[in-house]
Amino acid sequence: MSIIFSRQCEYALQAVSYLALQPAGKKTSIRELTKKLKIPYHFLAKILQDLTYKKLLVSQKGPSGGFALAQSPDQITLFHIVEAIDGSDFAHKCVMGFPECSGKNPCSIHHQWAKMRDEIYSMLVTENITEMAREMKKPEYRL
Amino acid sequence: MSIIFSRQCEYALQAVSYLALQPAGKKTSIRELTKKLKIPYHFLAKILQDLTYKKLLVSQKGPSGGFALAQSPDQITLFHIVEAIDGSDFAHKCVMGFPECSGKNPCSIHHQWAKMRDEIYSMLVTENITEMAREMKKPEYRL
DNA sequence: TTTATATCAGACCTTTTTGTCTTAATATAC
DNA sequence: GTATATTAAGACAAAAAGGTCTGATATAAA
Ligand code: FES
Ligand code: FES
Repeated sequence: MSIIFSRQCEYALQAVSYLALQPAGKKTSIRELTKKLKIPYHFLAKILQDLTYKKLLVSQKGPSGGFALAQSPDQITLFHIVEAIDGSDFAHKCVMGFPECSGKNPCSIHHQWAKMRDEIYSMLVTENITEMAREMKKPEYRL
Repeated sequence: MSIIFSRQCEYALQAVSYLALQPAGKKTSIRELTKKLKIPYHFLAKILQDLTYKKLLVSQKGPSGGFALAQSPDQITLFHIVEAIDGSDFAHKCVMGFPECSGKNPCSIHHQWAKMRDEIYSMLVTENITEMAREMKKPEYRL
């Protein structure tokens, strides 16, 4: 089971990370991505297509076609990606699964959870692709 | 989609919360729980059975039977419940879905995530049923 | 004995993930 | 320009996982 993001969303994050490491403007094919990241081909294809539709990536068909970031990497935050794939429900829903989530009618761990949820949210909003790429260029990083 | 715990686990947390509000030793039937919590009968039955097997609850068949906490409520933490149903993978797996998670070969948000994950973990370990019940007795609470 | 309740087995549905195949676009070679 | 190779886009179905429902059986209280 996935932790907090869906499988799709995990793959999206991985793929965008990978694209962030490529020289600006270079198109990367699905084949290369699936090979490097070990992601099922058509599942990834669909995800990239969604991200393209949402204007986070651009695509090009034909020889030497592929995908690239649509915007300057410091304008794309993790939240943009997560929101495009999973939506932003996690930021509003009750962690215990109750139908509503608010301080007016909270569950027994609402207050603690709301605090952590805000931290997660602000990390997603703050962290952008440029910073991710910077981290990933350190020698110990995995891509 | 569920946030971080599976549906089963959410239901488990809800049910145990409810049991925590009952007088010590009182048996509560599945019927009462499903009615109050709007949870499918046999799904909850299976979950409670699992929690019983894991020694978190006790069960009794027959008229006026039902379920009750197996231990003193201040010895049951949220983590016990989560671990029994979902396991403790969330505490070790990569949030971006990479096969390993460690500082030696981290993903681009490992460091930030690891920090939040630890907070969540320590909340789960710290928060026990007694405290949950205390929160829930406040007038604005939902059960 | 009767009745209320947990337990157990299995079918069924829904969502998510993966795989097969076809079509459309386009860069490049000629 | 035309042909060809390469690539994304799209339809569709299979497989897997997660969740829900039906019904029967075992157990214990009254
Ligand atoms: S009501 Fe449960 S997290 Fe807000
Ligand atoms: S490697 Fe991704 S969270 Fe640790």
